[in-house]
Amino acid sequence: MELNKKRSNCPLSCSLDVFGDKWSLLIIRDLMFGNKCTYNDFLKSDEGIATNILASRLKGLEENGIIEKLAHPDSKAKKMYRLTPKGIDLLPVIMEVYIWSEKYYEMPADLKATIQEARKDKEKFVKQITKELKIKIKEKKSDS
Amino acid sequence: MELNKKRSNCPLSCSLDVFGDKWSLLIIRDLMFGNKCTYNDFLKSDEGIATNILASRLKGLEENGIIEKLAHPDSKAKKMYRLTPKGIDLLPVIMEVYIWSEKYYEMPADLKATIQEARKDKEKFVKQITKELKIKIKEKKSDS
DNA sequence: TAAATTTGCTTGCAAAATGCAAGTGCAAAT
DNA sequence: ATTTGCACTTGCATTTTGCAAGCAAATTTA
Repeated sequence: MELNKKRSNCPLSCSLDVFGDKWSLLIIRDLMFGNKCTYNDFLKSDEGIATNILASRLKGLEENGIIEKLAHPDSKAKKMYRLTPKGIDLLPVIMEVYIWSEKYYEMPADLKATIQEARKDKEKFVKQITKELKIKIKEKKSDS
Repeated sequence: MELNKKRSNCPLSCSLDVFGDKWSLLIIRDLMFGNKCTYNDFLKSDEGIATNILASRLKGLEENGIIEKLAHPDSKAKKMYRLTPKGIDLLPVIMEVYIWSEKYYEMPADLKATIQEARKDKEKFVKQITKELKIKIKEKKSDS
């Protein structure tokens, strides 16, 4: 995992250097919609990420300011991962991927309905989820 | 490059199986905004993709219906690659990545201005570019 | 309190993907 | 007729991935 490998000055290319792989956005998805926040939570996701890859991706996302690693309020044995505002701001990107896939791929009916609902008023959806994710940040801050 | 490797039924995961790598979206970017359409065009992009990787990505994108490979109108020696409607529909995804990166990374002033302009009325921007890309399809169809 | 389990990793190794340089075959230009 | 351009393919070294196992600290169970 090289850090300073900037392939070009194109912001799309730079963004892909951060999350352009098969796993990073899935971790972010789990943090956004999956109510997951620990290493083991991510491991349990359907895609079956390998332990070493998960560790390296979490490290990379943290180094790039997308997520942060915190003490878990429930136990010293646990760590808690959380999206930063920068990570939360990736919501529109992920939403558009979902909207695209809803057009071209099959998926469970309930998810399809959710996406179609979100598509009707994207801004509202983004604001709603963003609000919920930022509340999570505040909750944990006042807990500690 | 395995084709039928579907890691899960999550549409985000399936989408990443198609374009979740460091190069595919850059090729799509070149087709959308770079006025590029040949193998050599893509090779010349700043990021410096390797020839074999480019070939494998073009193949993958074609197999997944994102791009199509056509005879070039100018010469038999050339091939022309073009976005399909499915590929054109990735514009909102790429646009949101640009918008995200505009918030967090530095970039040339003119590009920054373009992104800020697009962000003011996303729908308008998407419709405008989509229209231009679809006109390209019709142009070439009537040429042949 | 000792043993087993959970948690979040790291390590070793084989397999796959990537990057680089060189080579190939066809078309077009000189 | 020869050189150049285009779109690749091939070979090989390096890097990344995937899988299984191991490990230390914290927690739970007996």
